[in-house]
Amino acid sequence: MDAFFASVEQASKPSLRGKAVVVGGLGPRGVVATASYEARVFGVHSAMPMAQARRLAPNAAYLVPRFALYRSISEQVMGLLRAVSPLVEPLSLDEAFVDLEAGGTAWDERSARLAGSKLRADIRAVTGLTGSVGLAASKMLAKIASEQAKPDGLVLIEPGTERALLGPLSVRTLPGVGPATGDHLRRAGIHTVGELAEAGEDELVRLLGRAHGHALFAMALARDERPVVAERETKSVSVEDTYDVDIHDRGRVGAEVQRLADRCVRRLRGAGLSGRTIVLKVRRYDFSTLTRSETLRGPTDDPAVVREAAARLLDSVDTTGGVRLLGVGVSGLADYTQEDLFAQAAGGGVREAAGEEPEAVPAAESPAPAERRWPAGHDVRHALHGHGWVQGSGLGRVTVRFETPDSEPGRVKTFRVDDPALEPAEPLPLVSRGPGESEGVRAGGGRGPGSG
DNA sequence: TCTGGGGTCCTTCCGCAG
DNA sequence: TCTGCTGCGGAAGGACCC
Repeated sequence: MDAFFASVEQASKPSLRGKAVVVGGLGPRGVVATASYEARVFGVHSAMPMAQARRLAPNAAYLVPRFALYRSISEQVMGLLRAVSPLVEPLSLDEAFVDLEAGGTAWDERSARLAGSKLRADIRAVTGLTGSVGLAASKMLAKIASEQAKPDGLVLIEPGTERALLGPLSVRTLPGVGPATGDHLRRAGIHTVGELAEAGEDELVRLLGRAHGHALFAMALARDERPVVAERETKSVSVEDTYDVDIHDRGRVGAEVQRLADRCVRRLRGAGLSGRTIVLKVRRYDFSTLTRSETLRGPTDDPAVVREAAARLLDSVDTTGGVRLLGVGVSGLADYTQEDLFAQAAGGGVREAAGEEPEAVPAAESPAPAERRWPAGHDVRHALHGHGWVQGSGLGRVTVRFETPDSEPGRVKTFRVDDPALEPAEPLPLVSRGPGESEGVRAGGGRGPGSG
């Protein structure tokens, strides 16, 4: 999908179409998750600090992500992909590999193009959004093709042309070559994929280590035999929070770690999993990051056990100077629990923490409560004016633009944050449907009132 | 005004066991 | 008994991806 989060926001908010839209964390330490193509013109891109984005594009619309909505649209798209082939490997909410052969698509250029075009049309019809398709004989090449196809295009790499196509491209084009590896290679005089191939396998292994060197050499020769894997097992579950202001108080640090442990266990249990290794992550005031881990005798999903392990791990960490991020994770996962490990939870009378505690405001020195209650971009309903979305809030006021996905750009009105006529609302579908939709695609997103 | 959150995989080091 | 080798699990950190 093209600029997925931003495109969803533009589709649901007519007044933002054709405008620069930036989706990401709006706090003082937020970063950009997705920028619309209009915002990219100003140099805004993913992973950029939000403050920098605001400097580059002060007039863009800044919105917080609405993952529940993105997830429901993602499920619709994945459903369309599965209608093409049973072998679909999602990479994220907005990207997936599809093994066309496994779905019975004939192995020729015309058939492949036809399948890709139909998919793009279907995605457009069902979601109202554009997606790009890369067609090739391997995952690596399909990925490169899809990058080249963006936005709103289709690129096919013909068998036999791969090496010629890859040769002049930057090494950074290859998946797995990030800033560090890119620098490393550049210092060795290797800039292009062609030069990577010329360097030879031994040299790459010497430069980058066994696994990476080996894999990169194969990719440089356009060799990639990795199959499309439909089901991937989860290997770890973790939660982390970056605080708007560094935490100095040791007691607060401890309390936050307990909260994170509970949240992590809730996620673990939600997935029907338990795990043996508890990991504590601490990012200090100077951005140095360390992890401490402890492996139990057997897997657990007991909040008390995880809390205690996390607390023990925290004992070994010096937090003077302050921490900006804390995280708790569980790995070494199993889909069963070893009951006797519950004995490890000292102190008895364990409070059942999982499954409750509505995800409250992070306990950090939270900013204006108005912004927490009325996050920018979220849907609202007004008793008199109908459906709209929060354009901004603060100083006891919330500004709402009243429009829906299929309306004209709407009017803006401002209310008191405690106006009883105003309440949060569920997102509306991006594409209005007739009564007989379906085709096996679940709309998903069953959360909150109205879905159950 | 620095730099999110949730993952995966790899490497290195260390201690232990055979 | 001592030493070297090897394999393995655990711990920690780093790179990368979306």
